[in-house]
Amino acid sequence: MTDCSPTPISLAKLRLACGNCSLHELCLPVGIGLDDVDRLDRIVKRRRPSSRGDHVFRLGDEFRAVYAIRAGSVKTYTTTEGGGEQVTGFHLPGELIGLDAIHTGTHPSSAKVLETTSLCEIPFDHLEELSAVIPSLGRQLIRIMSREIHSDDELLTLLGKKSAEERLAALLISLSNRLQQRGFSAREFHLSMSRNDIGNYLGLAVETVSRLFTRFQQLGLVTANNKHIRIERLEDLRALATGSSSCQPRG
Amino acid sequence: MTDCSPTPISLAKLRLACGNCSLHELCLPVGIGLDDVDRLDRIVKRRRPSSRGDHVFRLGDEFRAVYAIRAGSVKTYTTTEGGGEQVTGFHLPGELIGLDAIHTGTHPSSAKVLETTSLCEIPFDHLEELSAVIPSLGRQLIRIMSREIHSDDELLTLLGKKSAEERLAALLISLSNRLQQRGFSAREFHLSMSRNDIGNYLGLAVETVSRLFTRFQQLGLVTANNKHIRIERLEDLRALATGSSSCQPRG
DNA sequence: GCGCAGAAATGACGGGGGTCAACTTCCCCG
DNA sequence: CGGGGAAGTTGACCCCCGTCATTTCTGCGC
Repeated sequence: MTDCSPTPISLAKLRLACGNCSLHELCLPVGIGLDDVDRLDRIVKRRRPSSRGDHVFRLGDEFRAVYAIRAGSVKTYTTTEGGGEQVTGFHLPGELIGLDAIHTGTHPSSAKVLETTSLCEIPFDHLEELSAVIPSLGRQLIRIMSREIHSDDELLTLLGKKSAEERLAALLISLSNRLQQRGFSAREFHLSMSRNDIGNYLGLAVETVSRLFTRFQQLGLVTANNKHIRIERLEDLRALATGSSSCQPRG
Repeated sequence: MTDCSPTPISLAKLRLACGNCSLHELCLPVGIGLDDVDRLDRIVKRRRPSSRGDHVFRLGDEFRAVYAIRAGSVKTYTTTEGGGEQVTGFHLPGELIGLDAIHTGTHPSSAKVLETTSLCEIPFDHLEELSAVIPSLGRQLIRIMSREIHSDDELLTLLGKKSAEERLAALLISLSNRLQQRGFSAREFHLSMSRNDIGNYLGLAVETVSRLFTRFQQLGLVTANNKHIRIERLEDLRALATGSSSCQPRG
């Protein structure tokens, strides 16, 4: 019999569990004591890894929980009447999905796993109860949702105003930034989504995405081997993404 | 601050005050007692009406409060490096603006009044304190933000996939729906925003918007006299907006 | 009522990117 | 290892919508 049996959860284990996933944002920041972390940790269900193509939830599913991505990646999308898909986001480790379902109690979008992915399921009723006890938890959730709204607004600008070149550059820069924040390389990474998904997300035809990758490569901006991306000139690519490139309209 | 009402607030007045604005969503639904309504009402500052062109807040302003629209309309927009504007939304009575600022503490967008407009200012620190005391208030705020995320995702589909025709139709239908929910006519209303704003919002050139209004009128879908809009064939317009019109691509 | 400025409408034109089609590469599974 | 289907690439064509230019309309101050 080991001497640690009376303690259900060790602190070291907690830190490990919360270090890299969305709990990093939900619980670790300011104002949450160790007891509270423990309480939060108890409501979180860790799932066994999902594999490519699995659904986390589907459009129309009853809303029960939000999901935090621990490792891997997920795409969210809606289905239009005609049966067409619109990809609304690519989600990396440390992000929460399912937030758009809170309002109606039914998921208005689907989420599909792009590669082998570990998820934490956070039952929403428990989260609400716990937020009532730990106000800073609710505040943190509100902050996360606020950021979501803001990033959606940025995406609107992307789709409303930017050229095809700028859109793809912006996506690559966004992925690069987010991966770097999570401790991965900013210049070299794996695109887990298909060209089809990319085009769909950016409002472009697949063929256009293909041509753009070719052009970017000819310009020496990136090296793209299939799904492996290496950004060669990050600042130039960033300039392209923000529209402040040399070939700007009307000088 | 111009609040000159030292008198305790009567319930009748409260109902009047909250009946038509966002408080309608923030406080009236389930689970908030009269005492709580009273407490909420005390932190809300009612402003004197703003007139066309006034700013509610500007990009870069410190975040202090969210704002509920009581009457009138507001556009929100961001400014890009090049000095260009991107309109991110048109907001009607009963909606909250400023939610995207919670995350960073600084407004990432500006809000400009489109016509004479009454606003309620809700200081956010007070709202957070009150949410800790009235859990259902915080829950309601989370629900409102969830809806915001969802509606942004719908707009993404609009900008990513729809033709110019479909976009304008979708805007008109959206306005019609929202106005109807608020007790106004669904078929006849006043467009408080300029053609420029509409085009900007929808990712179209002004000229295209103009041509579309002309075409819609020729098709007998709407009657547009300047800013006065009358929807003649609402269902057909709705069909156009959802992409399920007769002239669908590839049958 | 006059005149001016900004908004809106209309026309002409060209290009960015969608569409279709053919080909190649990748990848899964027996 | 090899076959087959999906994913990705490339080329040809052309249409929608952006751009530019001009005209008309609207609102507002004097």
